[in-house]
Amino acid sequence: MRDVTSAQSALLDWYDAHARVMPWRVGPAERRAGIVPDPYRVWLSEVMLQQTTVAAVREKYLRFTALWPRVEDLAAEEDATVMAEWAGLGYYARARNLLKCARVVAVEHSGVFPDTRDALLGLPGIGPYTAAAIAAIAFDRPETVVDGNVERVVSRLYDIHTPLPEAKPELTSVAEALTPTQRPGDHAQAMMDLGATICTPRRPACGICPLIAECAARVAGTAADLPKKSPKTAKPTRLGIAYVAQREDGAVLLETRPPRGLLGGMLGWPGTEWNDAPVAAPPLEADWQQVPGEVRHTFTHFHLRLALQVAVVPADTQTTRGGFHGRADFRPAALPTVMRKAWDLASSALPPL
DNA sequence: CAGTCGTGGGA
DNA sequence: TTCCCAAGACT
Repeated sequence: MRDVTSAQSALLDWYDAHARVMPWRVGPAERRAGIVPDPYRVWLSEVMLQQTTVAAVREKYLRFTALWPRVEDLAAEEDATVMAEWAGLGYYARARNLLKCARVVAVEHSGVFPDTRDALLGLPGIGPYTAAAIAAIAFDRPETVVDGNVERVVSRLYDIHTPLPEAKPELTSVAEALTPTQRPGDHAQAMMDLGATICTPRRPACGICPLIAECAARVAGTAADLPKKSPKTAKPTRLGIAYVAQREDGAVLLETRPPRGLLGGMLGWPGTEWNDAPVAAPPLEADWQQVPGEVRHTFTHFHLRLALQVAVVPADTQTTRGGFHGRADFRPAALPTVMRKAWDLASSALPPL
C-alpha cells in the first residue's frame, strides 16, 4: 500500500460504478439520494450471510422479509416455524440466535436496533464482524468490517504472509487504517464486493482491479498465494442409523432435536448417535427393514454415512419419542439437508399411499 | 485457543 | 472424488 487516500477514493469510485445489486442493499446512488437502509433488513441479511454464499441467501432473505416484514413480526413467530424456514441454510445456531435477538430488540428496545458497534455486540448471534457491518452499513458509522473478503484483500495489498488465523489481528489493524470517515458503509461493502468479484481466492483479476497501483502483492507476484492459511485437519468418518416409521395413514415419525449442538432445534428422524460403532436404537417396536444403500453427507468437521431402516406401523401407533406428522403437513423442505436426503432414500423403500 | 457448527457449488 | 470455501459466532 503506497497511499491510503488514493486507495480509498479509487475503491469508492469503483464501487459507485460496479456495486453488486442485492435485495437487502441500498446502492450508492440510492444512498446519495437520501435513502437509508432498514437496520432490521441489514441485520437479517448479515446473519444469513455468515459463512454462506450470496446465491444461497437471496431466496431465503426474500422469503423471510415477505413472511416477517418487521422485527416485531419475527419476534412473535413460533420457534418451529422459523427453524423450518431456515432449513437448508445450515449453521442452525444462527436461526436460534436470530429469534433470541429479534425478541430482545422487540421487547427491550421497542423494536429499534442499537446503532453502535458496542451495543450491537451484546446481542445474540452478533459478533465482531456483524456488529461492525450493521453499524457501518445501516448507520454509516466509521467501523471496520473484517470478513474473509477483507482478510484476503488487505493481505494482498500489504503482501502479508503470516498465516491465518494468526494474522487476524494484523489484518484487522491495517483494515482499520483503510477505513475512511466519509462513506464508511459504502467502503465496507466495496471491500467485500472487491473481494468477491475481483480479488478472488483463485485467479484474482488484477488486470481490472481499481487498487492495482496500491497493491504490494501485485508487485511481488504473490497475490494468488495470499492469504496463507494454516493446514486443516482431516475429517473423520462417522456412522449412524436413522429410522423412518410411516403409519398406515401416511403420517411419519419425526423428533425435534435437542436445542443445542449439531442440527439443534431442527426436525429429524429418530436414530442412533453418530460415531464409530452406532448401537441400534429403534424408536418403537416394528418390523424394521434395512433400506439398500446409504446416505452420505459431509458436515463441517466429519463425514457421515447414514444407514436407513423403514417400517410401516398401524394407524393407532403410540410413541414416546418424537411425534407423528400427518403427511399433509409434512414438508421435506423443512428438514435439514441430511434429513431430507434420508427421506429421499427412505421414501423410495416405503409403500405408496 | 481450538473445536464445534451446514451446505452447495466450483475447480 | 476430494478439496476448498462463502459477508463468523460461540464455547
